[in-house]
Amino acid sequence: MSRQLKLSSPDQTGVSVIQSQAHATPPSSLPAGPQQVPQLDPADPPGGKAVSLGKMKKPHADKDSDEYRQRRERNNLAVKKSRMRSKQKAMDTQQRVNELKEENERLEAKIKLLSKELSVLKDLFLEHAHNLADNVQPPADGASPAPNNASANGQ
Amino acid sequence: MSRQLKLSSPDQTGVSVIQSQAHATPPSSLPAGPQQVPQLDPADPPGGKAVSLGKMKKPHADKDSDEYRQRRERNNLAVKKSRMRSKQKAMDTQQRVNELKEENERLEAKIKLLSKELSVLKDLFLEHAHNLADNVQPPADGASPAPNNASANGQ
DNA sequence: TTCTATTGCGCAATCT
DNA sequence: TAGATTGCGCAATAGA
Repeated sequence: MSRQLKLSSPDQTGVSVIQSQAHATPPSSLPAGPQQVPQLDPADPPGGKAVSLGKMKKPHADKDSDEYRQRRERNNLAVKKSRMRSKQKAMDTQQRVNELKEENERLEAKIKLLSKELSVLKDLFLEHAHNLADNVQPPADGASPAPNNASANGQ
Repeated sequence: MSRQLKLSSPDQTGVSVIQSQAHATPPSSLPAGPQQVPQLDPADPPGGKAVSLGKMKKPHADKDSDEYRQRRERNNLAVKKSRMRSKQKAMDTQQRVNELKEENERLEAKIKLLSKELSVLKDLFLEHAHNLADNVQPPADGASPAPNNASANGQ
């Protein structure tokens, strides 16, 4: 695990030329052949920082190297894959949102229904209680209900 | 909104050149300098003829052009902005998922509660009904025909 | 250390 | 014409 933590040391080469291998490319004509290879050129340092050439530490970049191309290609593939996944994930997440929204609505509807049911039942209960009370002591005469009245009431 | 499918893939041709960082590095010096560029040739002289010196005028890509650099810089900025937004959006969507999940749990809990309440009330109701039926309390005076036949209903 | 996976970045082609 | 998006490759660097 000892990776050399290189927080900031961007390669500032500044110059890079890349050439892709000529696959079966049917390039009938190659325009000006600007395909120099990496190689720092005797370009003058603008403003001053001269990069001492010679050999950089680990020229991972030997653009000509077959190895290099192979690594690049592999990475490009990996990148594509990764991005594809990322995109897919985003879509899935979006879909999840939609599903959850639906679910949500469903639940709210159910709650409404249950609430209604509950309310009806409660009313029924109260009504019943009243009936009982009335039955026991019909308010026919309209006075002195006292005898035995079980306070109907529930809750 | 649909992006047009692009059947042809311009690059992959094989040659890319990238180059200099040249001009004073703007704001934050660019970390990774080199880039590749699938340079298509500007134009091909129909009659053949090699494109050689004579600079092709049209090419917007006069890398050295000040104009060019300016355009590039602007675009790079736009790209950054766009990507930032994209990322933000993704995060927002993810958060939405979390919120919705919570909301759903809340709703489910409520449903559970209401269901329970309803069930209790129903039981109470039934019990009551049974009580009524069982000890129908005949009013002392009246003849009680078929006393109990108050079938407890269900529902 | 070597491989793959991610991520930030610039370029260019498109889209708006 | 300019900004917004998008596909793509490079390089640095997390992760295994």
